[in-house]
Amino acid sequence: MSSFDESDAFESASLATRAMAARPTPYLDDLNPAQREAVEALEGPVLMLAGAGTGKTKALTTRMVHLLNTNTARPNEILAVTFTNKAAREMKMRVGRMMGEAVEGMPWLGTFHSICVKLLRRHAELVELKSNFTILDTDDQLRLLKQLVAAANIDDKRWPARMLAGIIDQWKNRAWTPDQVPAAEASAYDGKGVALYKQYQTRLRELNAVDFGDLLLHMVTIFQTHDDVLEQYRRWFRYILVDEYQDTNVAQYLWLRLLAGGHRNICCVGDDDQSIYGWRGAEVGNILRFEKDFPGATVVRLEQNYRSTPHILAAASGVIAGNRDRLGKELWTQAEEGEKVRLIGHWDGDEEARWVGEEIEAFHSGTSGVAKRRDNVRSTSATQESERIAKGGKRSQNREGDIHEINLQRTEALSEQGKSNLPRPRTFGLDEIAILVRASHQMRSFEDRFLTIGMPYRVIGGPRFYERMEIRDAMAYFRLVVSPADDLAFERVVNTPKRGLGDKAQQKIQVTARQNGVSLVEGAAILLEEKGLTGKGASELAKLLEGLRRWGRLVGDKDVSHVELAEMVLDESGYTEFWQMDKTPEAPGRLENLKELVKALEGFENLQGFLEHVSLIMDNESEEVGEKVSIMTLHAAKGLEFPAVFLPGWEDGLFPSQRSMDESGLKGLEEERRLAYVGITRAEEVCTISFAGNRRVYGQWQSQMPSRFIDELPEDHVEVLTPPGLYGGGYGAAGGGLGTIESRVAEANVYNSPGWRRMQARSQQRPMSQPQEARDMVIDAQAVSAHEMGERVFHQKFGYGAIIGIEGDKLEIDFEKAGVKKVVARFVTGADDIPF
DNA sequence: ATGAACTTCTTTTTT
DNA sequence: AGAAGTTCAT
Repeated sequence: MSSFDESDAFESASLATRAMAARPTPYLDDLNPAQREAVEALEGPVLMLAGAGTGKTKALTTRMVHLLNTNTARPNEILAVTFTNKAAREMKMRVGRMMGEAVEGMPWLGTFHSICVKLLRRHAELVELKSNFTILDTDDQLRLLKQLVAAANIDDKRWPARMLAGIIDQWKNRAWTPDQVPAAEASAYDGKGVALYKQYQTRLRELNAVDFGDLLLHMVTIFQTHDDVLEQYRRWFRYILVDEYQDTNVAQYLWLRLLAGGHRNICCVGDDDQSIYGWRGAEVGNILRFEKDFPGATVVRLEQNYRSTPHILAAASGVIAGNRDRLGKELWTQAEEGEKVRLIGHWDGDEEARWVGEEIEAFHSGTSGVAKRRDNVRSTSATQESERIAKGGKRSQNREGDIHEINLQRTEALSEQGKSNLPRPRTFGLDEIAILVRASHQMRSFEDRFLTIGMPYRVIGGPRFYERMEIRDAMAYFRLVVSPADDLAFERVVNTPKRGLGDKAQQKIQVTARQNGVSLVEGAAILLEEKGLTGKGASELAKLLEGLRRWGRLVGDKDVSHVELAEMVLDESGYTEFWQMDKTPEAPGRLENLKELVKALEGFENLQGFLEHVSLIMDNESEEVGEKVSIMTLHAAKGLEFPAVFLPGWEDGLFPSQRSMDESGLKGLEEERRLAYVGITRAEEVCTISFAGNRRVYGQWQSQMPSRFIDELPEDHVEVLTPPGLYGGGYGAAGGGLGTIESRVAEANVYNSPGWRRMQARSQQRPMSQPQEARDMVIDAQAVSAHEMGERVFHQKFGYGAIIGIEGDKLEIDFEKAGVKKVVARFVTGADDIPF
């Protein structure tokens, strides 16, 4: 994508298009009836409810083509908004391809944010900004807020600036200016939230800067307070299309409603079941309310799925059916039956990763890694155990320890036999396989495992290029060269690399600048003149200022390209050298990134254009290719599809995420459920769900309970894989063979398996069984005797302390932080012991 | 002013 | 377990 061609965007209709007579519409024949209806209803409000894999993008792009092709609209009269740059790019490409060369790019097809930047630059003065305002990244934003918080004498231990940033963000998402924040929010951030928000906005205006939320908020404000401007755009944007409507927040919703208010030619596409961004302000309510907002709207449901097999669809439908307040859709497909969704439990997270790795190898080479042959790989103890279960006996007194042993044995047996010889219907290329996790920390065990077995993988959506420290530093240098008054950029680089300008020196600069009412760069110059700094710091600062002046003069110089200038800045500032001297293992990579950054500059006219681009394109541009397994979060997977999908970590607390449920209760749980729905519907042919009995959480082993979503999977569409897991083990055993009725019944019975029951039981806080208590007593006794009076000990929750008394199985401890407490001895370790 | 040592927090998800 | 932020000693 290139920088802006905004001045032309409104006026220059594509004459070629305009001159065209209405053409035939062969593209309509490619559509199914529902899609066609959505495409042909050009006038008035349209809501397209597009389930996963139902050809939503196709319908949307075809609609655009139809608008153009029938001469209903010119390219510049169509406002088409997406959430991601990727989606915008994709649509541009598809429309372009369908229309041939006749259409120049659509100037108003882009993300909410990029379109708002274009608009806001034209009308900046209406919100007291200059049109060359800068867009802050989250680092700048946070730094600014920290300053305000410190100035307000707030203990940022108890009230972190991060929290304030989050609060302000949410307010902006709801389109509340400081004056509009409702009274109910008055207690936010120790009662000082609103005041700080106001200060923050003032500060931004002083800096001629906006944050991401402002882009929308300012435009909504302008539309609401300037009828003439709004009217102008209502005339210009005669047709509006919105992708992923279920993800819009209030500000975006208002923005759209204002723009569509006149002609009501708005077509929103979305799927309420795939709304997964509530945490950042998205309101499912927007899509649920569409028909009320736009009475008489045409509502079209796209329900024919072209992606997944019936079992996969049924599993997904079964899960999502647990949500209330749905608009309701019934996905169907003509695809062949295919495999059931596969479910497997594992001993722990590492084991899960190991198994997935082997399974992928098997997929790749054409043999199923799974225990189709499970009947003959059971270890003796497992067999006995399962027979006991089969007879209806309780798995009494089995504590984790026992199960662990059993399963370790079984696991070993299986790793020999695991790769059964049954061929899959087909093999999979590695890039047809994806692992979708709930939280990015889950990726780690997979990466570790894949590195050791040499499985090529790629992580999608990780830290984005432009968010990396070295890139931001370099960008700050560029910003400062282009606009020396960019105080936030100055703060970022003044002591990077180290110039001997620490807190104290920086404070002096701040004070001088404020006293003189000038920018930090000018303030620094004055400070030097006044000899307010001495020694190394002074000379280094002088060098930096001199450099900035020199580079600044070269901006726009016709003898020095902006690429050369950028290189010069990085070299002469000492930034490149800073990383060359760095001995840490990541230093070479960072240098590499800097090179890439400079290279990326070549695609732009000048530095300014590049800076503009980067502030909005936080995309991971480089989509590396190659035969690799993809690892990503469920959120990152939305909109993608893969023949084979692994969904690991289906454990309560992880997925659904505890935090989600704590913060948002049922709403949070429903969003998690939608996430599960999104995950399953990414799969075309094979979908494998797994969970582990134990997992490291914050470096601490925790036993896990299978996700409640597993309960919600319709049994008829799930195949429970036996070992090397904890829970399914041995169910096929009773019947003794693959395909027998007994085995199938037994498989379905995983829900009644002892491991399952044990987990369920624990969730209901049933009291411990007798033997366990007895065992705990022994443990306690041992634990007490392991300690002595006065010993320095450590407790997971209370920290360090000294033993001042022993009573039965409890120790009385004087904790350094938490004071005197009585705690059960087994929860305490010697301060010098290494707990494990 | 700077690095080492020690603490505390973190794990959602992103334009 | 690791990162990030804090405090402390040079």
